[in-house]
Amino acid sequence: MTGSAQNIRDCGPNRFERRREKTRVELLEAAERVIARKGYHNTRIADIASEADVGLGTFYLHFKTKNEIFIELIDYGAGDLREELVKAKAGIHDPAEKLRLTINTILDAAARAPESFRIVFGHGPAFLDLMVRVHQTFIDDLRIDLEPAIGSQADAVAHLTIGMLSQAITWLLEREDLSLAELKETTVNFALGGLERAARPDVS
Amino acid sequence: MTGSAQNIRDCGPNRFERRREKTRVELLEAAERVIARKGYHNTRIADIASEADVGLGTFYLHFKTKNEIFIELIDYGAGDLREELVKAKAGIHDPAEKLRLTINTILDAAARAPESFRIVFGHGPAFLDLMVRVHQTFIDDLRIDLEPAIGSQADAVAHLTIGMLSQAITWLLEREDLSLAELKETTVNFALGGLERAARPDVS
Amino acid sequence: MTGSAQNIRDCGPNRFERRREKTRVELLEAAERVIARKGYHNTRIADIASEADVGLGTFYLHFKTKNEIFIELIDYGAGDLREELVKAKAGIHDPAEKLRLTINTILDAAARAPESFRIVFGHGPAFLDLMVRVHQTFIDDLRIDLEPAIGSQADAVAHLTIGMLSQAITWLLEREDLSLAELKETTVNFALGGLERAARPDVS
Amino acid sequence: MTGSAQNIRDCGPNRFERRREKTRVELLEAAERVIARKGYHNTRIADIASEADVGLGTFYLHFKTKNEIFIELIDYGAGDLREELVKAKAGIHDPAEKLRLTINTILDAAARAPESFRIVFGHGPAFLDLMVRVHQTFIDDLRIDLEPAIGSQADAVAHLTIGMLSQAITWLLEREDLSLAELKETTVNFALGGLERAARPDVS
DNA sequence: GATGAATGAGTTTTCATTCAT
DNA sequence: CATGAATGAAAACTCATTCAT
Repeated sequence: MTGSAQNIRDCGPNRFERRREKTRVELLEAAERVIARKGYHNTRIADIASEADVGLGTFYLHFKTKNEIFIELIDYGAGDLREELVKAKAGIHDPAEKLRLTINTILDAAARAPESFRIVFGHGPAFLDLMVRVHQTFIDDLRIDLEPAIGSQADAVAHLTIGMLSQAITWLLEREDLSLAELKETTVNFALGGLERAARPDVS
Repeated sequence: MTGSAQNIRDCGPNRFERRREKTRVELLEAAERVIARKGYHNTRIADIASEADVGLGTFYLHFKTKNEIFIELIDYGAGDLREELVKAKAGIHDPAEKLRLTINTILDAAARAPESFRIVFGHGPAFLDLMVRVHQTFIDDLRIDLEPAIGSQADAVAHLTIGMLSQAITWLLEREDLSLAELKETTVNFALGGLERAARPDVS
Repeated sequence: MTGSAQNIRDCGPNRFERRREKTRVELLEAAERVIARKGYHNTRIADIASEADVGLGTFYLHFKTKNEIFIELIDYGAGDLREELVKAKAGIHDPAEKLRLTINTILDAAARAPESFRIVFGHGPAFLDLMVRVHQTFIDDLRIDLEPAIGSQADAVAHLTIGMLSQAITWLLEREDLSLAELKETTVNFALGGLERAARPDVS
Repeated sequence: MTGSAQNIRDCGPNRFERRREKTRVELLEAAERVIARKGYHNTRIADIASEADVGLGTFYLHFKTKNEIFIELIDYGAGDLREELVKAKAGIHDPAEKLRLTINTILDAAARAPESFRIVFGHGPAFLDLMVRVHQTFIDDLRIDLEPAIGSQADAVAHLTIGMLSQAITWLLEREDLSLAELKETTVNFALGGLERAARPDVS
């Protein structure tokens, strides 16, 4: 009897937890798809629930508000990307190389998971406080990478580079015929050129 | 007597029109202020009317929807800026110089009329079809400027540059302590560096 | 001087009065056309003013409310028709003949001035209190005509006849190819048949 | 166990549907009462929701506009009445008898469910396209009934009869002291008299 | 836990009426 | 007198959130 109870205790909650987690993930994925398609403000919670194929009330068992699932979505996506960036830059010390890796990694990720990126970069930074903060994270990381090379100009160059990337992603997502390889090359080149000039304070 | 008749002919028929136009402009200016302050989606039509100090119904006398006044706002602002750019570049043939002028002119304008720019560049290109089209206009103009220097890469570089500028403006608008002169210099430098590299197809 | 003043007193006010009356009539005619076309509730005062080719404010110089012009319209039209009926029936004593004249006169008038009739008879009696009263007037007149012949049944027959007529008018107005002469004949016949039966209380 | 599963199969899936349908019917009944009482144009959607004792938003869960519930109301009511007429006339071939049955059935129904009838017949045919169509249905049915007896005059007589009936209903609904039996008798008599005359083309 | 019907505060929208010119 | 821009009360409509089952 104890054993059986044990079993219930061991499996039951896990089974429910697993099911719960599954629904939660389905909601997140559904939200990503719908928001990417219709934009945040035009997405109704009913749309998300319906896309996830769950009842409307179920949404509220997992997220308190529309904003909450959105934040989760962004945080989750941005966190993943950031981790990937950290890994890619591990052991690298050359700022130019770090810049190149940042651009390549982000553009690769955008091509791989366009829907996430349409949300994070598709609205521009001024959309929501959260977005500003997320963008700021990437800008800060890049600034730190660039400071050894260009000092006080690192902040500006980081801002400009992220803006450039944001536009590159938007372009990539809306033009399916665009060559990812070429876009990466041009973007990296452009940024490296900018970086070079920033490092030569003599040119006006 | 002829003069008096003249006056009547000149002013009489326009009395209502002038009043109407005045209110219309007040509404547009009010909308600009409120949308810049609260963002498009958080702006109620009542807010605009109230900011313009007119009755709620008056709004609908001039614009059918919030979207309509917004479109007018963007079109008007973007048109002005574009004209200014055309003037600034008149007689210039060097692509690099045109690029420099584009950046300087836009950043100057942003510093001069932050509210308009917060609207045109503050939401990112994916916000509304119109925004995409407006951004596209500037990108196209720039592409044409750059084609003589870098050929097929002009499109990409134009996209990247406008993205960069968009970010620069956002940054400028949110950080009052930022030096406009320095931002302009860094941005121009960055872009010129990118342009140089794009012109040298040998570097990877 | 007195003479001149006299002249002004005589002509001036008359000229204005005449002009005023003209505008008033234009508004009434415009209202008739528009209400006949769009129905009372779907007619905006702006529509009436615009159809009369006067300013919106001008409407209110002549009528206090939308209801007022409507009442005027109905009263005026119904009064005219009633007068015509009285004249037509002058000197006639036979109830059947009076019934025949009532039907013929009303259908003739409807064919002559369809727009007025679309308003008076085109909405059914329950539309507005006023309409009920107007219909009641015609019913009462007819009841008095019929009482000598059928006594207590006169009220019911008057109601039924007016209902019949109302439908005949609606039909006439919506089917341009309908022969007025035939409709009149059928309607008169139908009513006279009804009247005959009402006069023979033996039939079940 | 099978039974229980059966129950689940029977009730489970329908629980929401049944609740939904119940509210929908409550709204329809409430709309009937309120529109009959205040007329279509003076009825606010809030009135209907309040009469049905549900929230305002609930209305929109079931009907898109006020017009939509109104159309449903008319269609439903008219359909019922028409079915009743078809049943009543089953097996009858004499046109006069069919006419008598039509009148009696409709007047009985009006006395039984005054609210529905105030809506279907209380606004007159010109109110809405739908009303015209509904009236036309009854006219067409009657015309087919009468054609064997009076041929080409059937259309006109059908129109006149329905107009007569419409007025009889209006009268019945507004005068509570009216004897239904007497009204029916008079109306039938009137119509039969008309029919007789129509069948004798010799009388002018 | 899951469900979707119900809710109602918050917005948009209409239009009869006023009023400065 | 004539005008039409302005007004705002009143009505329509949306949708995030709750809750009984």
